[in-house]
Parts: sequence; structure tokens; C-alpha cells
Amino acid sequence: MSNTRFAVAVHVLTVISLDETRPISSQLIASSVGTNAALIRRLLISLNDAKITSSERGASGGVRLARPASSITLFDVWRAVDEDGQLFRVHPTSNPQCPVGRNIEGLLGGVLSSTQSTVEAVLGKVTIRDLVAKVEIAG
Amino acid sequence: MSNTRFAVAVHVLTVISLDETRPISSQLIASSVGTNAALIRRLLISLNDAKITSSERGASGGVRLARPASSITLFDVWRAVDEDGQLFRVHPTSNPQCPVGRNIEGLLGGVLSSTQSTVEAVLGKVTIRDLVAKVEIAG
DNA sequence: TAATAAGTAATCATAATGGTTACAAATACA
DNA sequence: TGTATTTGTAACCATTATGATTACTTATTA
Repeated sequence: MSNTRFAVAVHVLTVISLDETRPISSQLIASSVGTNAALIRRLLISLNDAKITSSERGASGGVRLARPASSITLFDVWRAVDEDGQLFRVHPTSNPQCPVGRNIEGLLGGVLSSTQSTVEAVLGKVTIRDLVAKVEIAG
Repeated sequence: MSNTRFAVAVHVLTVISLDETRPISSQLIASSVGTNAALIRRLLISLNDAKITSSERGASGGVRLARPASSITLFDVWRAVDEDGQLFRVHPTSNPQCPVGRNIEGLLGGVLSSTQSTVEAVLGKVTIRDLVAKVEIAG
């Protein structure tokens, strides 16, 4: 993971949670994130697919939360926007003739899946609602 | 993080731990990892700097562990080879005119540092010795 | 019908990543 | 002393990832 999709997705969701009375346009979101609308719309495809948001086309369209902010955890967001969701990558060229090369994937596999679950647990404890509350306090 | 430096470094350390009686050449390591010697030597710069390994030049040179395998945790390795050691990246263009844009870094900061510490704790519990033992069993 | 906004394809620039070659400097050993 | 070996390191390349951007089609509202 070295892209900013997760951070941007959290940003997007926080923005649209600040005013749940109307759909928010990708253009408005883009100006808060500091990028352009098409990139936001591309990201929204993933969030829509995960049923976290829902988009409405046409005049006065935009995007809304598809469920309460208090039910959307950062883990949900991460899983939605980071397809492989791998924190670490293993190199794919190990030499099977060597006992280490032959076993390295299994060796690391256990550790990596532990870290993975731990991260998921941490991210699962924070919701978009929590972040919105912080914004409302910070102003 | 989306490079394989961590995984490769663990691989390297496991290989040189299998025979601690002599220094191992970068060429031999490279053939187990499935890459070339220069790349391994580049990685070893970081491990040497961190005093995890020490290299010896010249004929019959190579690299050895600089301290016992049982004292080298995967967290040590990670910190040594992944300079920033950031699991997640925040986008750098947020609009300060927007309450979310202005606060997003702080909002995410807390969560990201929690996940960071959790991962460090997990990686800190596994040593190179543990992995070597598994290789010796698996064969 | 006009205006607005999402969906999406196509393209581009930049950076990250890994692979490779080459050579100087250091060391061991005959 | 000379030769072989090995690290240290620079330089360069190809590929992929990433993000930015433009432009067009489709859908919807009023």
C-alpha cells in the first residue's frame, strides 16, 4: 500500500457526512481534497460498489452515504478501496532450489496475516461518525 | 509500503543465518532470492547501517549477522529497510478552506499511528531465529 | 429543452520499483 | 607481489503505479 486512496476515501466520506440533507457533487468534494472531479468519481465507484455510498445522476445529483456514518468503519473503507488490501508484498522470484527460497512465502505468510488482522481490528474500531465529530469540534 | 524490501531483507537474513560459520556472498543470496547481487548489496547497506549485519570485503568476504538471530526482530528489520515505515499515505493537497481539508491529517493521524504501533508490536514478537527454526523443520 | 452531474474512456507526466552493467576499492591467499 | 574474489556504488533502463486531466456520453431535474 502506497497510494492515497484510503486517505482520500476517508476524506470524501467525512465531507459528505457533514451535510446529509443533500447529495454532494464530485466537484465540491474534489475541491476539498484538492484534486479533480473525475478522480473522485473513479474512487466513488468502489465506495458505491461496497454499498457505503450511493450516487445520483443528473441535475441536483451527487453522492450520499448509503448507511449511517456510525456504521461505517475505516476497515470497511479500506477494504472497499484497496482491492488487494495487502500491507506487505512478498517478492515473487524466490528460488525453489534453496530451502529458504522454497519456504519464504509460508514463513512470512503467518506474520503478514497476523499484522493484517491486527490492523483490521484497529481500523474496525473507528467510524466515519467519530471523525465527523472531531471535525465538528475542531471547526 | 508497496515494495518488497522488507520481504527480501527477511529472506536475506534467514539465508545468512542458516550457516553462521562463514560470511555469505551477495551472489549466493541473490540466487536464493532470485535477483542479482547488486540489488542485494544495496539492501545490505541498510542492514549494515542498522548493525543487523556486517559485510566483509575481498576474497572470502560476504555478509554475517552482526548479532544473534534470536535478538533480531522483524520490527528491527522493517525499520532498517523501510526508511519512512509508513503503512498509509495521506494525500498532500487538501484544501485548507474546507473544515475537512484543514483537519484530515490530524483526523487520520491518530488512527494511523495506532495501526502503526500495533503492527510494530506484532513484528516485534517474531525473530529471525524463529523463522530459521521453521525452515529447519520444513526443509 | 437547457442545465447539471455522474459514468467512463483515453491520455499524459511523474515517481517508484526492480533489474542490470560496470568498475573502483578492499582483501585473502598463493 | 600479483591474482582472484567480493563488496561498495554509480549509472542507466524498463516497467508499473499513481495521480491528474480532458472530453464525451448518459441520466435527471426543472
